Amino acid sequence: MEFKEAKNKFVQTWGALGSQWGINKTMAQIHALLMISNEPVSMEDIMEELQISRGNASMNIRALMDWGIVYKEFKAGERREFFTAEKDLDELAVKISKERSKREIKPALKVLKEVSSIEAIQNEEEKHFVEQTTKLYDFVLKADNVLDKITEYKDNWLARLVVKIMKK
Amino acid sequence: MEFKEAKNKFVQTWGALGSQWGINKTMAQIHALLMISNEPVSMEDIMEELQISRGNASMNIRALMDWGIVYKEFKAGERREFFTAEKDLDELAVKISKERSKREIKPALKVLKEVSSIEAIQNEEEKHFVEQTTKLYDFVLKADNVLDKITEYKDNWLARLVVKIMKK
DNA sequence: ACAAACTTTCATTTTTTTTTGAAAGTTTAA
DNA sequence: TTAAACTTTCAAAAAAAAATGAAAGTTTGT
Repeated sequence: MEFKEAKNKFVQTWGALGSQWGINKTMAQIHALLMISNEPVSMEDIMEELQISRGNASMNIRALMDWGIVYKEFKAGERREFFTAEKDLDELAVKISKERSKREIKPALKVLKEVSSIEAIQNEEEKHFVEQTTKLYDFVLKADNVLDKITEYKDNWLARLVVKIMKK
Repeated sequence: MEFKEAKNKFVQTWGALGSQWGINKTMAQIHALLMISNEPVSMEDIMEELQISRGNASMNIRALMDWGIVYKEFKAGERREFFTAEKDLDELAVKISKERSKREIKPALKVLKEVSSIEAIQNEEEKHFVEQTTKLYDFVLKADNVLDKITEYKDNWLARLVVKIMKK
């Protein structure tokens, strides 16, 4: 396999993986492209490489910056903007975790707390509902906290976790 | 809030959360419905409750069974089939992790290995590509293994993990 | 202040994903 | 073996999500 082919395969695969995890394909592809680029990339280049429109590029780059995993760069003497991706994988994972927690898990927890707090001593059905949603709330909260704790190590958290898990 | 409202809110929220993580809304809603039901539910009831067609119900129930998180139940003297969800949350999380690993992570790892193995001593661009995809491969592999190890405890793995993480 | 060089926005179009429902298939009981 | 009571399949329709591109907005140099 030659470079161009490998590059394309990587970008396509990353895009597909994104889709499967609820991230739009183009957004994931732009991220892939920036991840493997050794120097900042302009919007023109991204459009060209992925064959997408200016608007699409602009919106998805913006989304990636909102996630905190892509940065704008300015080149001396250049008018246009260039972009780079967070390349440290520990940091990348931490940022994605934190964002998904904030955007999706926390709001879900709020709802779980609400619905598990209804007064329901009436019948088995309602009792079971309260019991189950309470368990779910506890579980999700615990998982969210663990993730938070794990990624708090920042530097090299995955490697440290491996060590921790492995020793009994 | 009364029961019916809470139930509806839970199902809707679970459906939305599913969408955000790449699981189709109806599939997540059916799962939610079964999770909070204290007894097996028939396809009729699911259709009625979620206002969906027979085909839709059938296909998504099938998908949930393929994931191993919903079971068919037979009631004595009843012709039709009933369904229940895996209600143990540790077990549920383990199954979802394993499936996603099998369906999505493992294939992605295969591609990462392939593309990171190209001969590329030519220029900086290619060197960086190999370096970055290699790191990514290592990272994803490690993460996948850790997840595997964690969920291997089966019983109460989350609680155990909390303990492990907290001390030191 | 102007205009060139660029980026963002958003109504419309396109693509993708999901849903429908009727026909085909299956199972069970008589 | 037949038919009633179900479930599954899948082509077509509908809905949802993403992409386009032209107009509006912004920034910078003169």
